[in-house]
Amino acid sequence: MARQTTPREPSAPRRRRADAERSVAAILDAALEALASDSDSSMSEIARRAGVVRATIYVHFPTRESLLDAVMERAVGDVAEATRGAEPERGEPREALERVLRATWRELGRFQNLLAINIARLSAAELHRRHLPVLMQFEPLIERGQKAGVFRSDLPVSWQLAVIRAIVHTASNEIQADRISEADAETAMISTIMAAIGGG
Amino acid sequence: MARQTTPREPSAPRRRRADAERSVAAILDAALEALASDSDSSMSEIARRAGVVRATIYVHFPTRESLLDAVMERAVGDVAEATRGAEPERGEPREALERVLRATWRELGRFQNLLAINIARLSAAELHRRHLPVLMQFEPLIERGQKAGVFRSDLPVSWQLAVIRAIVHTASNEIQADRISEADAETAMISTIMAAIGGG
DNA sequence: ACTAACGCAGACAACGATGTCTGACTTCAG
DNA sequence: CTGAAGTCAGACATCGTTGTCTGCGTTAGT
Repeated sequence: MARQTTPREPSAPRRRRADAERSVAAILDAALEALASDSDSSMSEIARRAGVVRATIYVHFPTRESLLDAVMERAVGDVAEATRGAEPERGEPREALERVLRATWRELGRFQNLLAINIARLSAAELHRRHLPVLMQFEPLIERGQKAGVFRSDLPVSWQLAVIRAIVHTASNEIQADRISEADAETAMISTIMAAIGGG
Repeated sequence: MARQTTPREPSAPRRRRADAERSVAAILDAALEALASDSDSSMSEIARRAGVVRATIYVHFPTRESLLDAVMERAVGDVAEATRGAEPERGEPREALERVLRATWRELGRFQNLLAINIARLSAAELHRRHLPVLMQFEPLIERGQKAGVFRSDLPVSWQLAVIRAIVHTASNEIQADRISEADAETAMISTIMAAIGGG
């Protein structure tokens, strides 16, 4: 989050003006917002929201694809950071999982619809690769819990991670569809994941 | 599956030639196949696969949207039929759920990527509405299990259904991403759903 | 203050997609 | 057999979108 104001690489002749940095940020924010409301917003729409002319986007992002990639990467980065901030390595596994899930979940709320775009845009394998920064945070925690005998060990860790991802997204989805309140969704999500991952 | 050859409604003046029926079937099959390999295949591509000229599609489906709707409806219909065929109302709840899940799962395999298209195309609420024919089959089963005390009752049925849907799709997804074998996926799916829905 | 970086405005070409239409040909149904 | 339904072949207009370019202002760094 702390962007450095002075370039740390004097070898690189590139110097980016504060001006440009602001534009990039505005564009990313606008893209996130626009794509949340319409899965395939045009570059015009994004530019409009960013308060910027369309051509300006192309100065920073050569193609539409590259913009979407950047949006995705920032979103995943933010979530991963939130996850890491909850210290998955600390405390008893079940308690730790719950704590980390809550933190992840809350940050994820900002990026509701983003998933839909990328499901359509990327292959299942590629989508998984992008999610790695988040999932990697959970992996050691799951293994730790398995060794401690509080999480079931009869299923591969990769599967457990997929289940976690699925249920977290389901909670987000059920809220969007207005079938459950935010508070209840969090409870249901935690409780369901615990039942699925923790041996019971 | 058994399409009737003679129209059952003599009041309706519409008479469809066997010819046309074949075309429609070919188009639907082609669309399913095309969309499975590329989430946004064009009408040209679908027509090519169906061995039909593009304009012919528009004879039967006024817009691209309506074609996608028809494809979705047929897919859901087929899955719902498979689910119903497994007789959700018969036998002990846990055993019944497992049986029905396996049947649903197998039919679902035919429509792997179809989900991705509709996630992008439809709202969460609309998507849910389309899935109803399948989910409705599970509802009484879940309730029956809750009353019998073998499924947990501390979470709303709608949530349980969402979880089932999510985990089934996760299994399908993990196979596509080559992180699990088909056989293992089925086992993992059943076992995880049982843990999540059944009190343990 | 000077200069390079940046943004704006607006136009442009190219592309692919959807949806429509016409006329001739083929196939089905009674 | 005959007429109607259906398909084919191909053209057509239209539309929205992406990506590029130019000329002219504006802003930021030193």
